[in-house]
Amino acid sequence: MGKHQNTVGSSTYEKIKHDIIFGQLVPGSKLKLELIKTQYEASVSTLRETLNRLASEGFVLAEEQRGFYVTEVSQKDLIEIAKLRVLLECHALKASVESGDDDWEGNLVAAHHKLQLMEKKMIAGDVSEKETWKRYDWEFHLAVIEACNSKNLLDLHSILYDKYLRYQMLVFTFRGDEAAQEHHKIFEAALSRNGTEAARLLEAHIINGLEHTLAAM
Amino acid sequence: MGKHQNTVGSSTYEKIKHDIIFGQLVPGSKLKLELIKTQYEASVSTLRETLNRLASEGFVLAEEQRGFYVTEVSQKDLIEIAKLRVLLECHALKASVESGDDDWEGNLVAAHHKLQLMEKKMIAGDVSEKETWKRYDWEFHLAVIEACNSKNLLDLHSILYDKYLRYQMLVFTFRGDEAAQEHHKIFEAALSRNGTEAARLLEAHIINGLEHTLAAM
DNA sequence: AACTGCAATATTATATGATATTTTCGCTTT
DNA sequence: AAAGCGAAAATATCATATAATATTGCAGTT
Repeated sequence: MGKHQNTVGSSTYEKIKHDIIFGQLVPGSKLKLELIKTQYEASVSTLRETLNRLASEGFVLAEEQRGFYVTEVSQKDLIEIAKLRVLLECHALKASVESGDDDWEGNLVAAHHKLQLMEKKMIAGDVSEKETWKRYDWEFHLAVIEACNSKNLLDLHSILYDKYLRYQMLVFTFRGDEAAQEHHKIFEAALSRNGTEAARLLEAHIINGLEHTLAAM
Repeated sequence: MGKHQNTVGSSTYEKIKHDIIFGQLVPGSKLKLELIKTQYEASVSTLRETLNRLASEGFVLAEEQRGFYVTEVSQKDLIEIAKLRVLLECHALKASVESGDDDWEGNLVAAHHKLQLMEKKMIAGDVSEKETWKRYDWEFHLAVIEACNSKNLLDLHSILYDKYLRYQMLVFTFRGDEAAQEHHKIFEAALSRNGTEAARLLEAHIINGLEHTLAAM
């Protein structure tokens, strides 16, 4: 019980978005309605709703009267996304660090702890839980900025994070210990309410990830 | 020849978005499918596609299994939007001023000129062309940042601009000469490639508009 | 009489398959 | 080659069926 039972629409949305982010649907490929209809077990109209949503978020390209395509990837696009993520996430971080309360701190400590555990596993060689790891990474980054007090900002950031993630998954290579240490430093700076320093570290973290990904493209 | 003939989908999208921004559809009101079906002359499926798109952009709230609502307005939301617009638009401005070429300059001069003409008319008391005026305002603000070299940034900005506009239309009051002078100063600073100064002026421009709108809410 | 809980009913949203348009692609002709 | 012409495929739109939610009315209780 508890959760709303999912509609066909929302579950196909999740599935297709997931498949785009994790590379099951390859960039640039055409999403023919009849074809994906069978794959995702939904009717054309439902699919079209989903694809329209994904198109406004930028994961799908909707070409008027000639169908839907998985959004292309490019180095330029990745750079744009990384820069925007820096701009928004650092801004949110500073606001969050300034106004975060005890709940925020508690949640952040928890998120950092879980992420750290998973990173240890990954560094030890267990790559089986790639998706769980990424969820923890997301939860950590979200926890840092969650007290920024702007729903609009958090919503934009969430989409940007997913787009960035897609590129990471595309060339999947684990930055390992390096990224783990960066997370830890960001965590410490945020917790000690040093917003400027935390933002500096976060920017470096994102840019390092960007360069790592670019190099592998 | 010429333009693509519009699909029913894209034209209802334009219409509904317009009606939300310009207040024909009142904030919080329910968008019952059967009702708006007759109003916008489209089938339920087409409408649902449209409403899903508008929901991802944030103009509509889609409540799973209980329908669609025009997004509510609030002072808090407006403040968030204005702040985000400052963050993104100032950032884009600086990048644009740094890399804008002759085409950019030409386009900016043209956009500023047209806006100025319209502002003179408005100041003289002719308020009949509210929508044209706003289009010119949009074209000017876009022209300033267009050379920022980031499609992702421009896309985000465009939605933010529309959300901000919605609030302005909600309490429609013309700031007149004041805003016109601000535009002019931004224009001059941008053209003389003084990015820092132009960004400062732009921020003040947006914040002044925000306060003007807040006061009227 | 007012309130609660439940069942029947009406309303509304969701999902589908069928139909109408439009585009695409191969074939013919110039 | 380029342009013109179908046939086939794909998209856009619609009307309708199904499933969920909201509403109403009624009984039982306070």
